[in-house]
Amino acid sequence: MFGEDLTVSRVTLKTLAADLGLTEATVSRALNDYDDIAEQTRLRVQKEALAQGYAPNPSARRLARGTAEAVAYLMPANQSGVSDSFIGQLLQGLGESLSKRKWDLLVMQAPSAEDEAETIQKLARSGTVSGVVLSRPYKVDKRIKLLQEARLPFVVHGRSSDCSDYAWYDVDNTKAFIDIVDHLVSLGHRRLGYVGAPSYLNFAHQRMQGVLQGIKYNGLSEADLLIEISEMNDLGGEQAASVMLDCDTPPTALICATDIQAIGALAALRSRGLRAGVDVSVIGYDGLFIGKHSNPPLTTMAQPLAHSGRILGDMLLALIDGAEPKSLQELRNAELVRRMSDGPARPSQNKP
Amino acid sequence: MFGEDLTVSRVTLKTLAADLGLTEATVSRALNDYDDIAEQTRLRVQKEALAQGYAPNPSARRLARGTAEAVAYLMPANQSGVSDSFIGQLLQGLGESLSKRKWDLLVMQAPSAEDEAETIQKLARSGTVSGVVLSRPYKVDKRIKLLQEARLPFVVHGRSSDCSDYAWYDVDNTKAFIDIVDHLVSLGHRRLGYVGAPSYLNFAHQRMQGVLQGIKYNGLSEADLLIEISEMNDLGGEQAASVMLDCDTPPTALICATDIQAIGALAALRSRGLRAGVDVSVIGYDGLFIGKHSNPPLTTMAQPLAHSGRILGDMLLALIDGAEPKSLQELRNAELVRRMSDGPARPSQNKP
DNA sequence: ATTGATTCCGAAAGCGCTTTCGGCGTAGCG
DNA sequence: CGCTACGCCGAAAGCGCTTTCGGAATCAAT
Repeated sequence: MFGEDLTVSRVTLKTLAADLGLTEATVSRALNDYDDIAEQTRLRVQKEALAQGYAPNPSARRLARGTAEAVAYLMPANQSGVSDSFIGQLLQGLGESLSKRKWDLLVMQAPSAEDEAETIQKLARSGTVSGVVLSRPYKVDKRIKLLQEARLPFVVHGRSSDCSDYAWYDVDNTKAFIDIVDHLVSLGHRRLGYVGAPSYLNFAHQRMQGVLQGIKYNGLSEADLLIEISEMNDLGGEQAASVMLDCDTPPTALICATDIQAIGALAALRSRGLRAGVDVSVIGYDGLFIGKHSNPPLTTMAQPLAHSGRILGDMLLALIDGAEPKSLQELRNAELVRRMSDGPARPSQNKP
Repeated sequence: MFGEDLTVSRVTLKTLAADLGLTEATVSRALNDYDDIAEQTRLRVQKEALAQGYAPNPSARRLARGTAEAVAYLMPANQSGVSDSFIGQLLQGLGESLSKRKWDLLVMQAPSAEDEAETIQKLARSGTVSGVVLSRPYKVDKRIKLLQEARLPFVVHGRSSDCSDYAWYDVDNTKAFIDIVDHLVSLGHRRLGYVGAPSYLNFAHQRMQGVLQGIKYNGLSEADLLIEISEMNDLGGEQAASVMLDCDTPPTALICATDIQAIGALAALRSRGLRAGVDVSVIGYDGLFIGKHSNPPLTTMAQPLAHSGRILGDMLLALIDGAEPKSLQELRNAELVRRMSDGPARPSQNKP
């Protein structure tokens, strides 16, 4: 109908130039808004390019320009098989940010933990991407070191132990858990249980530190705190909670490193006939949507990850443009959203 | 320590060749296992390449080879703001599949619905990728037509109305919902409510068809079925359920197009003092993890999406290798997982 | 020793684009 | 009218890799 070319051959700079009676060079500059092109021909070229549906070959451009025009998101290793719903949001935000420059977003994952080093090295040496976003750093994370050595711009979603030298965006985990302890203590709780996550993940470490500090600040002793580390899923949380609930002097409140674990803890309560928020308080962390519909609805510290993808993307872009990594470090605060799983300590419980 | 080059300059084929006293051509062929290279030099080359940490520039290679060595995943538009946890799983599976060829995985998203056409055209014309994975097709999906016209290999996660001409992987939505109706009827329910999703999404259409057919097969009339379409989130489900629950002759069982909506429906029951699984049955679809922890735990049809990413990836690769699209169509069945939200119809309810 | 077939490598073109450099033509200046 | 000054475009090199083609060397066969 529109008299399209029947030839399958791509429209390239060369064909475009030929059709226009110009040189590839001129067409290229016209399309890229160089200022040594007559306004008139620029228009003519751009119009024709649009008409023919010309789309530059990115490989050729990248090769010529020597820049990747793409960044990679390193998927966190599949921990505990839990599907992380935040990945979708994050990618979306990243994509939005990158689309401003029409850059591509790659997602990469290392086959195994040990392969991660190789993956990163390849990434850096091959020049596949001009930047990287990293999620969920470990306490000491060699990926970060590798990226630094490779001089590949990168920004971390979270922080490792030593986070002074790179760009990151994180929520103040420690403060969040101090706040949780404060909140619980103000409700009269004096005997606390903590369902933690494996501490090689630095956020898990930070959260535990928060609990510990919170205990201290509130004049409690470590004897008033039970700790169980579990995997980051519902079963882990349930088991850890069970252990603490079944001990001689069970805690009156359970703090969980993640909402998923907290939801497991809720199950542990139910199976013991304990009412969350009445007999025992349970507080999670993440602000997961599903907490609204757990039984009972979960009180949690919500982290603002709505725009984290965008922020990370913008940071990375700035970094690639030459910004100082140290100037790109952003700490946000989580915020307590009270639902039904917390409540005042029952007076009787504290006088055994 | 290892006497690394202090020069930041990349190691390229040229430098490698120079170091080895060979030609770029020879080195290239040695690295790519051509058979006209002496075994001895092949080894020598590969060893040196490894030692120097040589990683080929993918842009250059793609340009020379004329192949993209990458595929794109088209992110579903952000519907209802619900973060889809399946994206992470899917990407992981895709990545695994692609890593066999060391191909890259791009994720793309159109800024808006109308931009999707342009995005796809650009993708096709520029040769950025050699294949595409599409999720959640609409009933009639112009993206599919565009991809076909562009002759870009693609595989769809789900099906559009006319799905005869392309490769897809899907769950039999219609059958699943027939099964749900069967199940409910066998429990004695005669008056059903359906909480549906917007039918431009084809899976929503299919599910509704399933319900309708199920009704017919079981000898019920359409008068025995109430239908409310809602957005695909908890609030939508709650509102839709509320409408039906508050009518004169409310259904004794609610079938929901998605688990998220079912969870909302559960909330609607609770707020009316109705017990799910006793007073009214509620069944969802998806098999979401969180259904285990809803109040009460949700009975649902679970779809097998554990390895869907892998399957889609393998299909796409096969397609790119020249397989017939029609030979790559795979239909799976969902499976009822009974938890606590369904139960026999209460005799009294059916004799008003 | 001549031929033919192999084996292995180098030369060179080319993928599609960018970018520097230089040169043509026209305009502006004295 | 000759000069410089631009404005605008073409020529050409090059990004890093692949791949075809041909040629030098080696080997076996006659």
